[in-house]
Amino acid sequence: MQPGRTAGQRAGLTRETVLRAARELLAEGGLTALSMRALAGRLDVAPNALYSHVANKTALIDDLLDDVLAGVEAPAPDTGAPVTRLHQLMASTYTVLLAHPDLVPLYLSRQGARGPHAQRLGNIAAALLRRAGVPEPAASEALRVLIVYTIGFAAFTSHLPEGAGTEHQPGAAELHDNFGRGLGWLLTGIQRSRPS
Amino acid sequence: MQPGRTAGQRAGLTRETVLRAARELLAEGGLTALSMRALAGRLDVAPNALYSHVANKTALIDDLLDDVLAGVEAPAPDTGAPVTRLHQLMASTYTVLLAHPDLVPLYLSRQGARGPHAQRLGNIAAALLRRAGVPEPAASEALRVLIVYTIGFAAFTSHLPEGAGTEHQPGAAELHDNFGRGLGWLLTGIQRSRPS
DNA sequence: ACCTGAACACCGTTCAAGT
DNA sequence: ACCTGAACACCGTTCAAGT
Repeated sequence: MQPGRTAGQRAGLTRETVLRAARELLAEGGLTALSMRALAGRLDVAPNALYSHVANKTALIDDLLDDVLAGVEAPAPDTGAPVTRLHQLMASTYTVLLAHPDLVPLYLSRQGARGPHAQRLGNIAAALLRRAGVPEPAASEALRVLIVYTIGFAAFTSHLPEGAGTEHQPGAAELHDNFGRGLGWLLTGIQRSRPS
Repeated sequence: MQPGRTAGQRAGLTRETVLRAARELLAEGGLTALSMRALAGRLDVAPNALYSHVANKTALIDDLLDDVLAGVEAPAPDTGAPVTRLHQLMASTYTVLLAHPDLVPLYLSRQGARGPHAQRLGNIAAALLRRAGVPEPAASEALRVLIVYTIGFAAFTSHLPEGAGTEHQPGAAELHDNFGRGLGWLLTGIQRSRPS
């Protein structure tokens, strides 16, 4: 019997409540705070109760990863050049990723980009590359390069050392600028590879 | 008393023997196989004996990370254009990183690039950017972009899904090509940003 | 200085059992 | 179907004690 519940009453866990609690744990204490046992503790259930709603910890995290990408806003269609909109899309992704610093390193190591939201973003970017006149197979390669660069830079930025933002140690603002400049270089190079 | 040693004899651990055993463990079973307890077991000592030679697991891994970078070969000086040599340097780094797939994701999350070998590579790349005519502060930004791109792509490549190399799933060879193409785009963009 | 025994404070996951 | 108790097989690290 757990506090907050009288005898015989079920915990009433849901897949959604589990995921929500996981996000809270992550927001409060980072990745190290997210253990199955801590998660169970927060929900006032035994650790193994979670396995009725989630296959395992890996599957749980995969869901969290894709959920984050839901926050990326696709640029308004038919406004500005395709390359400009590509820049906006990747910059928005970068910003959203940095709002969840602890998760970022996981995107690169896992297959990661296979959830529905990741696919949506991939399709948008692919369409923009086509519109920009980049032919296959360069477009597929460019897509992968843009994704890797964005996630990689976010992962790099996500764990700033203590004395960041002072002296020659760049802070979050400088790194954001740096990201944008590199993204511009990349898009310039991709455009120049077009057949003219 | 441990097997292989008679009573009263010391284990005779060294910082070097510990690091070597760690590398072996890593090569045989990947990152999950590298635990302090497994490491102690392989060296026939109690787990806490390791702490006489290494501050903690994080410090141990930091050493391993920088050691890997010792394998990166600097391009021969005064041969070819600076940009070509930059390409070679980063491509060599990419190859060396992929020889130790399990460690790659750690480079991005940690400060990582603060060991002696990482500094050496950074200095070489910075000199090449200067020679290529890239002024400050663009050169510093370009350096960071190149590093992040290279490590990021290696991290992405390092954990290939099962069915890789078939159908539309790219294998290691395709990804290596993809990395090189993206590196070229990046260097093109960086060069185009020079004042002419 | 270097190593051990024992312990502390944890992990993820499984299995049989209860309702 | 959903949850618990108990257990399995682990972790990294610290502390006091021995040589």
